Amino acid sequence: MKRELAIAILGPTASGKTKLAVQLANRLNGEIVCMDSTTVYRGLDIGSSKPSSEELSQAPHHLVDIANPNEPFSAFHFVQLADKTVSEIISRGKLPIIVGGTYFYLRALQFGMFELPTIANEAVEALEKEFCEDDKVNTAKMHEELKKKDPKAAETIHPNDKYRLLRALAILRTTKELPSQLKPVPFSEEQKNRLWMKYAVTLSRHALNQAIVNRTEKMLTAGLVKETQALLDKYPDARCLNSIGYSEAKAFLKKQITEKQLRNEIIEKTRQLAKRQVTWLRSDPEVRFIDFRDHDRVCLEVDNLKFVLNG
RNA sequence: GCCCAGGUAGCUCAGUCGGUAGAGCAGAGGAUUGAAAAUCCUCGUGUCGGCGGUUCGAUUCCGUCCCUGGGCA
Repeated sequence: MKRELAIAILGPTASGKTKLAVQLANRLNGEIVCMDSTTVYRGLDIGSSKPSSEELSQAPHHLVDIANPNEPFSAFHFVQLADKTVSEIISRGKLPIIVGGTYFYLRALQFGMFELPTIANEAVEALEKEFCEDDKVNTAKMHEELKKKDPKAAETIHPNDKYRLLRALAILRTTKELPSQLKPVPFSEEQKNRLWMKYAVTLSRHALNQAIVNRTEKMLTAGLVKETQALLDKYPDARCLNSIGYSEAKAFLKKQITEKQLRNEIIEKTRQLAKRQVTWLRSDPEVRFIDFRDHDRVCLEVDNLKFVLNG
């Protein structure tokens, strides 16, 4: 069976991935699949740094604006949609170019996930209430319960890790399956034959920090606060509005922070995000680090690979 | 000019009844299997404002000077 090529352009937020991806799409006859946990939402434009309408028109884009802010979206949804989209792009004889900073999604797409029925948000919320003490979730208690029911899973989750404990217990309660015994979803033939070329756009820490400052200021002048207010009017409880930029804009609208704090906190949170994103990239030995001007090199490598694959 | 209150980690501050100090935040590194822009783990030597004095020993007590905030004139 012939191997099919897919490329991924990764990198921390504000590194210039989108620009590079559009250039690559044009030179390599490709289509872009956005891999980002916030640009999937309609209406989250400024704060999510969604590609501009100009960029969107320069190359075909997929998986942007596919969910309403109050709809649940997760890595699982991404994998299902992205897998289908990538196959379709290939069947059109074009090159799929996955672009984004949510590496967790790529990992799920490339290496798969566990077979599991959907866990309702309500189940997690109920657990949160059940283990709530003095306005805080008692993680030690949750860990104890998990240890009793699935000691193997408890070993892999830190007793303070509220998020993973909640999820493990929710799996136990709603499916009666042990989180440590979950089986991976079997790969399709298409997935098995996909060859991933992963590139990460990097900047020096200093340059990245500067880019983050510039972008944050652009967001604020472009009307991030206004956008947040409009979204809040329509979807007051949407979870995606807790992401960076929107969360701070919400605090500003409630007059909990000043305009200066708004700017500085967005910058700070974004820097921290970028750092975690780089940690993901460094941990993957398949990722090739490139400069944002390296499109020639990427094109050459991809062309060579295509030549080899197509015989 | 006088009277208070302060000057301790990049920031905000604790503390040492005299034996050279520690939290939160920031920062750095790491983890990451259906919210991931989430959630979590690890990492703290800094003339304890300067100079003198007392003391075996001072960041701690005393004196003096400098700086900051508040009050009085």
